[in-house]
Amino acid sequence: MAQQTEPVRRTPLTRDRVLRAAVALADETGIEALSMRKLAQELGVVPMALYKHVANKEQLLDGMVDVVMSEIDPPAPGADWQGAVRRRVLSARRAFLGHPWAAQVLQSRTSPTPVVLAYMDSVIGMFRTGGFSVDLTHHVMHALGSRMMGITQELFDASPNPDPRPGSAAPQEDAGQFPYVTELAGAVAHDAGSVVGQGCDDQFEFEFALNLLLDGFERLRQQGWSSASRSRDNGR
Amino acid sequence: MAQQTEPVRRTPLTRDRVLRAAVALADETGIEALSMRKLAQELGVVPMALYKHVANKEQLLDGMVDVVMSEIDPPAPGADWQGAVRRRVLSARRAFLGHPWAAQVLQSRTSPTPVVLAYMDSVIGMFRTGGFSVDLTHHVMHALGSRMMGITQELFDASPNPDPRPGSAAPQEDAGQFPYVTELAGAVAHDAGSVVGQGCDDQFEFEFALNLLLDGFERLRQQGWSSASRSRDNGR
DNA sequence: ACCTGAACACCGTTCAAGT
DNA sequence: ACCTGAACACCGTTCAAGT
Repeated sequence: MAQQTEPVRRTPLTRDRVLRAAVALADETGIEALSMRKLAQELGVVPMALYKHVANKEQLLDGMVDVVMSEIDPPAPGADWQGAVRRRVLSARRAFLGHPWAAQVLQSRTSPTPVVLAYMDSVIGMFRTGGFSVDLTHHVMHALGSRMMGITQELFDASPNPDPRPGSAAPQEDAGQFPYVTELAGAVAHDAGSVVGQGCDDQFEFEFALNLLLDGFERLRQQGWSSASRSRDNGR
Repeated sequence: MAQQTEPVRRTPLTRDRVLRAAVALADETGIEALSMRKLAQELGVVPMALYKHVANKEQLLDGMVDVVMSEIDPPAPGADWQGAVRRRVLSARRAFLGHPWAAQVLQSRTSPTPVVLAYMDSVIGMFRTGGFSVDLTHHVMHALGSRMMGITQELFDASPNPDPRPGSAAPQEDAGQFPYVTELAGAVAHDAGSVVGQGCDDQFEFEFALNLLLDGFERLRQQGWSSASRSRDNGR
């Protein structure tokens, strides 16, 4: 008799709704807790229903990255190439920082989606119209690597394992074993001022490295560097 | 009657044997195919037996990274700081390139093992004895990031999806949509000479970026850069 | 033709029952 | 006390059976 045993789902499932729900779920519970089954449950749907909108989990992850990419500001016209690239990269960074899982997921993709390609195209275009040769642009894009997307794989922390539990193993043993690490960690913790524990300003570190690279690029451009001069070791 | 239903396993299971088997298995079958169960089977042992030597899979992965790290050459004495750092980083790179899974696994670790800390300590030491302040050394280590370990997250490829299947979708559609990407990809493929497909020299790209950074570091050191001069934007 | 419950072939890890 | 088979609580995805 009851045609519908469940309340009617008025908003039908679409690829877009699936992707947005996945992003929200990953934001809330972390990427490792995101499964096709949990996502389906969140949407009030049987797991198999998702497969009509995404071919498999890999495609789901691709789509989730695209959602994050859509939050990047469009490129602003004018300005020198350095300013343009820096602004675009920092805007991408803002988008990715809003979704802690996104950097890791992007790095796990095996090939870029059209949305990612479009972003890369715009960055490459900034170098080309800024006077970089195709050759130099190629190497410069490699040198930027994932920093082009505003992200860096932070490799733990410069300050190793800031385990907040007191009395955890060997604080002075480490001091003897790894004197330079200890010196650095100490200085960073001190530098942070009031609250110890956090330590260092990721945004500053990112911009420091970005500026260093962009300045290096400009120097090579001015020199008319080309890879034919490989033996000259970057002109050094 | 038969006390032993299986042939006697003369070499008893040790942490070391577990780790070496795991490295070998990952080398052969890829990291995604490495499971506790498959590893146990490879060792002719019940899965649970592994848990006496590693607490869980995370610890197994930590140990596997340490095995790779053990293949890095010890630091050679003498030489300027740039030569010392470059040689050490390139040696680490050689070790990691020998195990295609290793970079990804290292990046997935949440805190460094003592072996990794020791490596970092030696690199930090090279900057410090080379005349870098604690402050500058800190930022410089961040700027190096995973490149300190000789690895870079390559973010797909500069040349997008070199799908070797002919007739795959839209070669000229892309050319219109992403003109700069297309230009770059074309130049790279051409540059590679005889065989199209591979495209570009990862080792050259790595050294290009490394040298660019090391030169930037040296310039800042000479200037006596300190983070107190944050507003000066890396002295630009 | 569409939809989906059950099943398949896995996981990492726990735990109680065996020796 | 040690060891381990079976079980638990998951996965992503296939597929045949239902409507």
